[in-house]
Amino acid sequence: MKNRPYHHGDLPSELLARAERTLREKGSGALSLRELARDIGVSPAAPSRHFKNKQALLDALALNGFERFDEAVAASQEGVGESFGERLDAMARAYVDFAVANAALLDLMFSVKHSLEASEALGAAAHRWSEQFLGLIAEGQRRGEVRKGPVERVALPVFAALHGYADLTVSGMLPPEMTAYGLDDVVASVLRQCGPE
Amino acid sequence: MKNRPYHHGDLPSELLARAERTLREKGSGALSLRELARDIGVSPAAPSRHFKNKQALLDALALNGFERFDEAVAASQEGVGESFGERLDAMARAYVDFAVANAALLDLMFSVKHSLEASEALGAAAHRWSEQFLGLIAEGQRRGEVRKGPVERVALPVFAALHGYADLTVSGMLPPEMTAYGLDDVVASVLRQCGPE
DNA sequence: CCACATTGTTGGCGTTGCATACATTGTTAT
DNA sequence: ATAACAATGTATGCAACGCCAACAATGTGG
Repeated sequence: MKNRPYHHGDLPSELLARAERTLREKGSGALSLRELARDIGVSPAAPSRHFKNKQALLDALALNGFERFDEAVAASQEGVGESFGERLDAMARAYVDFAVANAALLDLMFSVKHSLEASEALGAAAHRWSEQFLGLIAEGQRRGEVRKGPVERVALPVFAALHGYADLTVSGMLPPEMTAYGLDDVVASVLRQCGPE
Repeated sequence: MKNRPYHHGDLPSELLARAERTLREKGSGALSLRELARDIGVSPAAPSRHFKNKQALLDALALNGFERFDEAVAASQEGVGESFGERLDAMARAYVDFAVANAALLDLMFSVKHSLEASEALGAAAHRWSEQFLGLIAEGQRRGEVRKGPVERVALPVFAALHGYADLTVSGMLPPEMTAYGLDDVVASVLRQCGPE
């Protein structure tokens, strides 16, 4: 047990919290362990007790991101209609909302450079989220609203479209006027692509 | 027109070339101006004559990436059949091939942090590429193989799917066995979604 | 109360990005 | 030619960074 703090209160949590704030405000490149320590009011080397190096902190941030992403997606499915269309739309919207609200974090989550051990944990977190997604598709199939076939193979193009749209939005590659109807168009296309027959 | 070099031979080009090599080999985080200068054999401050800071070099790298991406996509359309399906498939394959062959570079190209002026140049480069893409869709419409509608709105979901699949592949979020049929499935889905019905 | 592990501090090392001042080389006008 | 000038590369220094090792303080369990 004992996750009670020793000296500071709860350095690891506060490190993550502050790190995410500066991530949001100034981008992932501007993240400095020393500055973090300074802001919190501990010595420059203190963070290293909890994150053995900078990459480890970034990994933890990404992992945390996946978990919150997971929750946001799950939450989007509550209190929404049962049709595949409605559920997909809600999930897509949650996806993109999370993406724009956490642009730099998403960059981090889907970036290439993660340590090997971290990659496993991240893979697991990503897997948990993909389970939700596959569940949605599978249920659509059960209801006859989604065409038949191996669920992962039906899901992949849908996943790609959502992720791609979110990524394009975040990286600012979309003309602003498109954000008005872009997601609607993507969801509509996905529905057309998924439909049975 | 004097693009002949002064002292070194052609520092800017060699900087870009070496930078891209280490980008490919060790990731964008491991890129150091000083190390670059050291490798090339010039003084630590020499690069600053051509790229006022590190970000400027990264921007140039991204811009260069878009140009080569542009070429690769254009090349993919030569000597391929005229049907929309074939052309789309060729373009998708060029997209993904470029992505996996230049993972870190793609990360850079679509990353969030670009200086404002660079963003304009990058936007222009991305625009040139999107023109090709829109052309493909428009031709598909002309041939009656793609459903009608404003070309950008028809294109966006297609673009999103391709980009998303490429990004997922690059960031290693796809189970390896999926890479075998993943792209085929995505292209097939896109075709289904685009069809005139 | 005493080992002992956990957490935080201090100080230092090598590296980095960047700015400034200076030296060298090419260009161009006279 | 040669003198002004711009373009390019060098030398040096600074503050900040990540990381490491040695040490101090604090809590935990026998």
